[in-house]
Amino acid sequence: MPTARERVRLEITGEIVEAARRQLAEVGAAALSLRAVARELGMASSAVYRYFPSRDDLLTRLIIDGYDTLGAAAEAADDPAAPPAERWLAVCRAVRSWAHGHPHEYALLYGSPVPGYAAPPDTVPAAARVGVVLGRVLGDAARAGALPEPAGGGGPALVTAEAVAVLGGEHPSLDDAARVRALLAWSAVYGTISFELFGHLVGSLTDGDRYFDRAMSELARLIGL
Amino acid sequence: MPTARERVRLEITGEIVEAARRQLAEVGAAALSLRAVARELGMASSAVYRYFPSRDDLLTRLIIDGYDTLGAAAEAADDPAAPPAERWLAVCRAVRSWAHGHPHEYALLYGSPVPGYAAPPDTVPAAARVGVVLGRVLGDAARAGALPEPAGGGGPALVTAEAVAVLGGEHPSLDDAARVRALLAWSAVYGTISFELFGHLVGSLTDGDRYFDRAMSELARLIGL
DNA sequence: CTACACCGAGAGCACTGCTCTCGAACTGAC
DNA sequence: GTCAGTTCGAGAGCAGTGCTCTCGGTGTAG
Repeated sequence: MPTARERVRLEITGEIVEAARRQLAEVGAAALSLRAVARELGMASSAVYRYFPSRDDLLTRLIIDGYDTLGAAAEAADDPAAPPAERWLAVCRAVRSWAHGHPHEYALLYGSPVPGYAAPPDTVPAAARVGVVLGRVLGDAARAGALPEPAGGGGPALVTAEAVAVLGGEHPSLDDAARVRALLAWSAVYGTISFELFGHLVGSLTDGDRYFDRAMSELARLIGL
Repeated sequence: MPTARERVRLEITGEIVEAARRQLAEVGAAALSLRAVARELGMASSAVYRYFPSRDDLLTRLIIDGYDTLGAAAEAADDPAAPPAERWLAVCRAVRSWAHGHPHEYALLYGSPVPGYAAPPDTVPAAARVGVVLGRVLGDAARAGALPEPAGGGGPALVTAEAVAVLGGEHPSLDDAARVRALLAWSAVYGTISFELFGHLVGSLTDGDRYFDRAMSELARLIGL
């Protein structure tokens, strides 16, 4: 059982993360100030270093939490009983909705990596959650026989064994080409949301919501859902 | 004719931009320090403010220059005499190649917007250059009759008139749905390159080059090239 | 009860963007 | 050619940052 000290330590760590996330939501990752977090909590800036050895470590924690809440949103939006194309669209919508609700967090996850920062391995499992959801939609569709037969050919595999496990697993109607299309589709989802969020489509669209749905449907068609 | 003072002012401005771009390439936009630029040029930091009113203005200049060199690379890669699908692939390859050669500049253009920074209108024409190239490929294909006939239907237009002008212009075989697919394809190009550059595909691919070509070919098929 | 690990606070360092002021240099009008 | 007016570079200075170190006070394990 945890001692009183460990308990209060966890508690304060949580308060720091919470304050940091608030600040992240307000001013963005680049302007996130460890001193401001300390001020908000009424403690000396140096005290924060007892909990996070550096600003980057605090950011890492926020990144992991961000991937987790985004992944949870995607999982919650997926109804395994629905048809594949609807599942795909629902998950895409959930990701977009989360991105709109947490733009700075989304930018932290999928925007430019921060200066000298290299994502530590801890972030990988959390980052994979959304991919796992989309991969499961693909795999379920394959197992249900809802996917077109692969055309075959195409040379050596482009998708690694690790990625195969995420992208629906092994199945006769899932070949390397189908998985390449799945990776492309996922990249396109990300590109679409980022373009919209980062302002690259300003003035080009009359209705962002309808455009997104139509674009995601095109992608579903592309991967055969 | 420019006076001597104006000439030396332009010259020094150019040196500042050059030094800033060097630093941008090394440490990235977030760590770009105006004082370090001044040090590299052997001048006082306050002197730089005679040329750029703020760090953000210097960044804006770098953004415009970045869009311009990227746009020039895309234009140079486009051979109007080649078949549409080849033109599309060539331009995509050029964009990816530029991104790999200038990762920090690419991140500045297409990654998360910097903190409190809002892209000024000056950047818009430069930013549109790549889109114009891809739009021309689409328009030329339409005028050559190389595009499938539109299926029709789909409700009110999703693409604005401004964007229509960029995306190949008006043509019977280019309807709103085709332009939506074009926007989606361009977003997908960006998403693919960003995923690769920002490390989101690490461990998923055996051959990034071949994957990119295959993915871009799928996109060309999607938009009917 | 005591020795020890832990923790908060404060001072301080090196750095940042940015402002202000003060001479020096250049420029255009007379 | 002189002289006012503009431009420019340099320096000092302010407020802010990440981070380190040291110094007491406090909870904890033996």
